[in-house]
Amino acid sequence: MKVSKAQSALNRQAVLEAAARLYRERGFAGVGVAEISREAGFTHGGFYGRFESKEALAAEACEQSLAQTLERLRASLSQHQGDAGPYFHRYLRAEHRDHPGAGCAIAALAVDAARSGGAPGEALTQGIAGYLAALAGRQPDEDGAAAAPPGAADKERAILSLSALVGGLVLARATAEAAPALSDEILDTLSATLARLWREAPSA
Amino acid sequence: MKVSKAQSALNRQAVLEAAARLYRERGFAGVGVAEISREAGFTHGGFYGRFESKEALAAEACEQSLAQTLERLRASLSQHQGDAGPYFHRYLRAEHRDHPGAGCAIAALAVDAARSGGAPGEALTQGIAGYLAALAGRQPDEDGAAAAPPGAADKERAILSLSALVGGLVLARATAEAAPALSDEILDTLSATLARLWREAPSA
DNA sequence: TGTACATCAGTGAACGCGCGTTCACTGATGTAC
DNA sequence: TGTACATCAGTGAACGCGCGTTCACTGATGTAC
Repeated sequence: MKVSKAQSALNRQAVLEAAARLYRERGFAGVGVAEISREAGFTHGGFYGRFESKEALAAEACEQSLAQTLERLRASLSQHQGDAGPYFHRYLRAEHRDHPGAGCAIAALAVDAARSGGAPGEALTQGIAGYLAALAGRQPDEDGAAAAPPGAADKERAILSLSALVGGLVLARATAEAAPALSDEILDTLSATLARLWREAPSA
Repeated sequence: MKVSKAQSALNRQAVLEAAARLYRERGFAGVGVAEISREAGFTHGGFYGRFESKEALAAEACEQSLAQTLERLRASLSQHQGDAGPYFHRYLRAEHRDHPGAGCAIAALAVDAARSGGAPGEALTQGIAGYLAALAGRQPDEDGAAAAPPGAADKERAILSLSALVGGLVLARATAEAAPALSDEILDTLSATLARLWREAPSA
C-alpha cells in the first residue's frame, strides 16, 4: 500500500520523533527498531526504506533532540534578556527529571553517545559546543550595539553551569526511585546555587 | 573439574572485577555474561553457579566499583586534611576521561542505573549519598576535637561539586573523539573553577 | 478530464546472530572411615 | 596416613527469544498519453 509523498515524509518524521523520545528514555541499546517503528504506528519492515541503519536513525534522533534542547535555551535567554536563572530553574525541576524522553538531550544521551562514537557522538559534540556558546554569549546592549564577544569568565561560567546541570540531573534521576528526598534536595540546592552564582557575577 | 573453595572464591571475584570494568566502559546493556565470563577466563556455563542473574551481577559490580570510588575520595581528603582540590584535579584529568573502566562509578553508571532501577539503582543511590556525605563532612580540628557536623553551606558545596564533576566528565567523554580541544578545555576550566570555589569558601 | 501502467511506501515473513538462562556431564576436591 | 566415595565448580551444548537487516509482495500514488 503506497502512500503519498507528503504522508511518507510525515511518517518518517513520526518514526524520528518516537526514536528521539525512546532513546532519551532508555538509551541506544535499550530500544530496537521494531519497537520504535511500532510506537510510530508502522511495522519494522519499512524501516530501511526510511533510514540507512539503526545508527543513522540514532544520529538523526540525536540531532533532532539536540536542536530542540538548544532552541529552548536560546528562547529562554532571549526572553529574559540573557538571564539564565529562569532556564536553570526549569531545567532542575522534578518534572524534567521524571520525563527524560521530552527533556535535555545532552543529559540523556551524552554517556551513550560517548560509548557509541560515530555519527551520534559527532552530533552530541556539536550540540554541546553550541550549548556552551549560547550560554557564554553576551546579550546586545540596550541601545542596540553589537554584543561583546564572550570572555574567559563567560566561558568558564558556561562550562560550570552546563556541567552542573547535566551532572545534577543525572544524579537526581539515579536517586529518584530509592531516595526521593535526596533527589529533590539535589535539584533544589543546585537550582539555588546556580541562581546565586549568576546573580553575583552577571554578564555585561 | 571441581576447584578448591579458595580458588572458587577468587574466580568469582575475578568475574566481578571484569564486570565492574566492562560495565563502566560499555554500560549494562553493552556487555553480556558470556563476554564477562570469558574476560575473567571462564566459560559462561558456570556463570549461574556464581551469580543469580545478570542483574544481580550488575548490582554487585556497582557496589564494588562504588566502594572503590568512595574509598579514593576519602583517602584523598584525609591525606590532604580535607582539601578536596587535589582530588578534583585528579578526577578531571584526561587519564580519567580516557579510562572509564577504572574510573568513577557514578559518572560511568548513574545513567544506566537510573534506567535499570532495581538493585543497581539502589546501589548507586547509596553510593551517591555516601559520596555527598564524605564531600560535605568537616575534618576534625588540629587539636583533635570532634569535627562539627556539616552545615547547609557544606552540603550545598558538595552537591555543586559532585554535579560538576560528574557532568564535566560526561561532557568531556562525549566530546573527546570529535572535539578533543573542547574536551580538554572542559576538564581544565572546571578543574580551575572548582579549585577556586573551595579556596574562596573553605570549610572550617 | 479519463485511462493504463510504472513506481515505490509499507507489509509481513524470514535470515543469521548473540543474548540470558538451563542442564547433563566431568573430574578434582574434600570428607568419612 | 590411606582409601572410597559423595560433592560440586566449571564445561560445553542447547533452549527460546529478540535483535538488526533483507526481501518478495501489495496496492495506492502519480505520471504518460
